[in-house]
Amino acid sequence: MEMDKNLRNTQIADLLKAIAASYEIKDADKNRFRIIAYENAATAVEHLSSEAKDLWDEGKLDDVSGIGKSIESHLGEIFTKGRSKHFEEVLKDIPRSVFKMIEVSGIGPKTAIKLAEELKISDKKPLEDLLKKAEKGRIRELDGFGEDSERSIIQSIKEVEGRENRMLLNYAEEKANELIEYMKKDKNTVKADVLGSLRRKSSTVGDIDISVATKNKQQTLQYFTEYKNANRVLGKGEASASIILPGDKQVDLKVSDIDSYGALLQHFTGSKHHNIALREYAQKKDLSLSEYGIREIKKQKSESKKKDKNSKLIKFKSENDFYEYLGMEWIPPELREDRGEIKAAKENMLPNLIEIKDIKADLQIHSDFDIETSHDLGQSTMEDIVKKADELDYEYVAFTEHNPSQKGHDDKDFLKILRNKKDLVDELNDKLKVSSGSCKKVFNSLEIDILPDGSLPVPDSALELLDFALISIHSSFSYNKNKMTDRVLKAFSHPKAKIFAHPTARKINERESIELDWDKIFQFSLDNKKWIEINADPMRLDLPDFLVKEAVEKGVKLTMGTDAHYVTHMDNMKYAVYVARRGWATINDIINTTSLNEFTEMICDIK
DNA sequence: GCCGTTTTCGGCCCGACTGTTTTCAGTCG
Repeated sequence: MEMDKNLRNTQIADLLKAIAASYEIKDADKNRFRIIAYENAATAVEHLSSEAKDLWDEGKLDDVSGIGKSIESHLGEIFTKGRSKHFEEVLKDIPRSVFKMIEVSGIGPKTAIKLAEELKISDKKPLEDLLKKAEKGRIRELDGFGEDSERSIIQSIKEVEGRENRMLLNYAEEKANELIEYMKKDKNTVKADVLGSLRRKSSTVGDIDISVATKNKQQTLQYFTEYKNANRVLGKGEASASIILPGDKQVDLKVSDIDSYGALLQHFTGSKHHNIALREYAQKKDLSLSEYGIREIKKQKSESKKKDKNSKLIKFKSENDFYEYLGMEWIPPELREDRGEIKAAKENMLPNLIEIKDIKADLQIHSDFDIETSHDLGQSTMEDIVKKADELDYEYVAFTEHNPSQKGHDDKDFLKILRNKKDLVDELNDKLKVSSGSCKKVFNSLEIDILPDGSLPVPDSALELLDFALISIHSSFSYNKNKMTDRVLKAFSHPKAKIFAHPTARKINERESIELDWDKIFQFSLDNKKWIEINADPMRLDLPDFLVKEAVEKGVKLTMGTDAHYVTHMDNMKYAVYVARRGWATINDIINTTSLNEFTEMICDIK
């Protein structure tokens, strides 16, 4: 089985998951921990900040937690020869269709192999074939299946498509808030919260998880399943229920008594990796954690493996008490990704995370000034933007329209357009000086394309009119890492270029990040007092959180901009704050938490 | 197969829900 030598991370993750599934089919008991190891390795690869192939080239692949010597050497074989003997051996006897079928919710390796063998599912179009056979009633004939499981498989195959795109954070927030409001209207509800990736402010959300502390679990679950906007009810048990919203978006509700609500919140906020790490830590203290609370594990020689179910359960009303009992600070949900937060919490060393109230400026806003750009123009006037900035209690903002198009403009045109804009900005600043609004100054800036060769499409004579400039990539996204890094650093070297905006150029669910050597970019920023943007647009959230963390660790300074093209977009600043918090940022890391005076001083040396 | 502020060997998170079953296996998060 020959494959591409330059496997992308998603392909590698799929391969590792296929290996795990194969071991599960062959002998799940014997391979129990090997299966977990391969699944862990798959998630580790999915969450890498650079391509595994690049790390391998640099000899750094087995530094990744979850990838050891063995998996590293098998992947190395693929990177050099295009195939791995060992992986081929493991995958040999398993039909390809199995690895496609396990993508269907409710079908795992055991079910998949049974379906593949007994229904002779096609390897070419497994899901289409399975659906056809299911609709003919062939599944219900099999041992261990019935009409219900057949129906649920049909339903889930149809939902595979819809599940592919995770929800953007702002979309998920809106849907969740509607549901929280709905749950709060019920008389049994004491408290209602969002959980999971939504509470952790992850950039995308798969399922929406919510929780309710209730006086009557059954009635609360019943009330939830009667939500009028739901397409259907997926299931309902003693402690939880699930519904499907239009667009095949799943919502899970967990309920508990108020007495153990803290443990429930903790458990279902996750992340999975945070919880696993926390439970492993607790286990060393002979404690067992669950959504109901904390139990002391009594060591019994006769049944060393069996847990004593009768040991006393300690309940927690609040999450605070839960973490405190474990001997650590309460950990903000945004940090719960197993990136060192447990150790920091034990040592009282958690960062004092930035908050929305700390923000004093928005450093990327597009006004409706007609700058004759080929990109999109803003739709709100400079005056309306300043008014909005006042409402948000900002001290300053920057107008950062796209540069005028190259086509149809010579140097003289550039100069004329940017001169006009500067005059307007100066005029506005004169007015602000005498008014008493909280926004005291607007800066004259520009968002400038980084051309394919790393030059800037605006002549120096026109750039001189700006206070500072943002630079960003809007074309030629697929350069290799070295070429792209050189391109960006060349543009960033211009004295006016102060901020590298939406630096990975990703669009969530639409376009992958560009390849950059982040060590070099961060070092350059540090050495030359340049800043990197966290773009607040929910579709971008760029710089992404894990790179924010790396930047913060290195001491690189970051800015925030909403990229607003209309005044209401300026409300999106909270999403940049979420990203910053997930990257462990404090006010010291974020430039636009500084006062107008400090900011002015920082940019005064720009020529 | 991976990992290590008690370990380079001996561990490896925890429970709910579903559908098919008379006590459980498989899947999920």
